[in-house]
Amino acid sequence: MSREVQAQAVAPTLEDVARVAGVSRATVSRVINGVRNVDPAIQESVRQAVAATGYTPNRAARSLVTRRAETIALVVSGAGGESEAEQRAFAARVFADPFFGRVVAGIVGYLRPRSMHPVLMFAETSADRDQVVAYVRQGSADGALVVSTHAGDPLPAMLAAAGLPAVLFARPGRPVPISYVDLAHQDGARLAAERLLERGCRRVASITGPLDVVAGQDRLAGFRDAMARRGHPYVPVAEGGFTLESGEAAMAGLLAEHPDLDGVFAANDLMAQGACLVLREHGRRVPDDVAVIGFDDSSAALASRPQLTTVRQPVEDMAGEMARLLHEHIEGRGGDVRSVIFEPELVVRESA
Amino acid sequence: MSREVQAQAVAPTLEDVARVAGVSRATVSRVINGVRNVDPAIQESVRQAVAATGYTPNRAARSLVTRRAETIALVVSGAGGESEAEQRAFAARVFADPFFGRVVAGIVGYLRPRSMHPVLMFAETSADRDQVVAYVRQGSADGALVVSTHAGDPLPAMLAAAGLPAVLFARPGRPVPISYVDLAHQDGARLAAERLLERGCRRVASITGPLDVVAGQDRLAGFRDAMARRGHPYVPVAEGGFTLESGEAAMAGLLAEHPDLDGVFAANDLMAQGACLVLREHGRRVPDDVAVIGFDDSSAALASRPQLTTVRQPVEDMAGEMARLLHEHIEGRGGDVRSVIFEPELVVRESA
DNA sequence: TTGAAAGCGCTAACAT
DNA sequence: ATGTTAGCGCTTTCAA
Repeated sequence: MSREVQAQAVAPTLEDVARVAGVSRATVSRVINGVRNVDPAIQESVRQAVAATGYTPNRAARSLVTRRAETIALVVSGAGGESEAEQRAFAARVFADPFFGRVVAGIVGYLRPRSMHPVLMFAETSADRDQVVAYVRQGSADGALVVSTHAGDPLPAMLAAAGLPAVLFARPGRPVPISYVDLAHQDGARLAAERLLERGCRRVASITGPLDVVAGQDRLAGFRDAMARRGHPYVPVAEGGFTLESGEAAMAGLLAEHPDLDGVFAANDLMAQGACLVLREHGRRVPDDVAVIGFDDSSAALASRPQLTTVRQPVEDMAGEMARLLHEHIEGRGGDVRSVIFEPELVVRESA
Repeated sequence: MSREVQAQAVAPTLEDVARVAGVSRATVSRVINGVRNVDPAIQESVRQAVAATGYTPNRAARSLVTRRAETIALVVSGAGGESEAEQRAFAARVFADPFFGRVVAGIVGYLRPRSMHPVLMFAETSADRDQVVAYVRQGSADGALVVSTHAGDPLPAMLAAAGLPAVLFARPGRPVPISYVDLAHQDGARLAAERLLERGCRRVASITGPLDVVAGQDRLAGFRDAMARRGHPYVPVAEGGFTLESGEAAMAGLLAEHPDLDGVFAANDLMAQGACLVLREHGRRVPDDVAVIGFDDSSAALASRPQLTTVRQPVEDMAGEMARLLHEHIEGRGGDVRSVIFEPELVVRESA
């Protein structure tokens, strides 16, 4: 007797609900998991028993048998400062980038209605990467969504080698048999080139992203190619780091060497914003003296003055697609490695 | 025979390691969990067996018996647009706010070395809130860290009522027996008021945060109080929404009604940045004609031109402290409800 | 110091 | 349509 009372003191289990409803554990389980073939009347009494007991299924127990965590790892994979301060700074920087917010929004948008949950992970060091792999290997997550911040990142290959479900944002730096979602960066860069030339710009430069990032390379290559095809074989370039400050520095450098430039293509909005700041400090009007085009269409495009004309990347949709692909892999459908490439779009505002 | 071969085909278990090492499951478990009282020689052979098999502990199985998920819910609790589009927009906005990036960085900084993991959750609707509560009730997370974006949020009370470990960022709108970490907002506002007056500003206005957010209320109250004590009983006010756009609108309104103002205190950096933008458009020099002070010391403070003088909130430290408090609650130490209040600091840059 | 054995709460055959 | 039962992989008494 007293044993039963004690048992009740903790969280109710299926057993408790079954007892209250006067049925077996299995039946309760069926009702809860929406399996058909259950008498409506019994369903109802089970529901009442659930309410009466305040029952909540124990996820660990369920996971143990279903071998599903209903959880995915959302990993941001960086270049690897070892110190704790550096790591903290990395996390802060990543999240401060408006681009990443859109990624999260897109992923959560897909996951939430399916009651799957994202666990946030940062992977910078080799130990971190092992931890990520271990995390999904041990079933804490059913798969991984990875946003890599540089081309040499070994994590994608590790995941692929371990045969774990994973999808990347952006094509991996080296060929790896792993699914990914990406943007047609070259097309985006071409859009920017065309716009600049149509406006009449003739001395055009580019502020690139970090050249150890695939997207940075692709945008530059696409831009150069588009310019060359249109009779502009030479495009002065300054490398930036996708941050506002680096955009300022790059712009300042470009201006020093080419004071007469009249158009700039920056590989993201943050750098374009920095470029506008510097141009203004140097007495150049944007877009009248120098036209500026950014990339991403992030919140920085609106925060900048003038507001940025930019190449829109449908980040939320891309992120949602990542989640969908991963889900397919987890479910076992969608077998093979796949890639989905999105098309960019030029958003014309004030800066060009 | 063939049965054993098949069993090996899936992920190795403790049993497998034990067989290879020639010991019992219990011993392997002890080695893995670092329980003392294990013969060093056996420890070594177990380690080798672990390496040989590529064993990784199954988290669900472990959780089931330890009743720990080693996971915490990081929930961003909003005001509740029902549509999916609104929710997506909410997620994007939250993450686009550089403030939130710092929160995440601080939390991850504490969690990671302890191999605990944050699951990201958004709670806007009543169903979402129930889901959050259910999530930690069912042991999927050991507790919740909640960042509320408005004073009327019912989630804190729900968590407290359910007796679940939880810590808030910022004091709850209504008294709730729940631990929280906060900033001495009034002191911060006072710092801003003093700075403005020291500079010689005499016609000072404030762009407030949303007044249904506690921090918004506190910063305004603190600012008014500090001004009043120094002989300035009247402070014109425009309410903003903590976004750049709202800061612009508020500034424009203030300027229309008080064209002669010479100082502005904005309740966060994003709005201060917006204010600077509008002031410049209206031909006012910052800080010469109008001094501007922001709040937070987020990345927006550096992105703004001129760079913002602002009230620094040690967000990373605060977030780390949240995680620490939650950890204490989960461990059962630290029994009672507690609060930790951090002191702000004035960071002088160019805008005031 | 080590092993045997009893569950943790749940799902999924299988039997009825 | 419902109940019985056998685990999922792990930790943790309890004995030895």
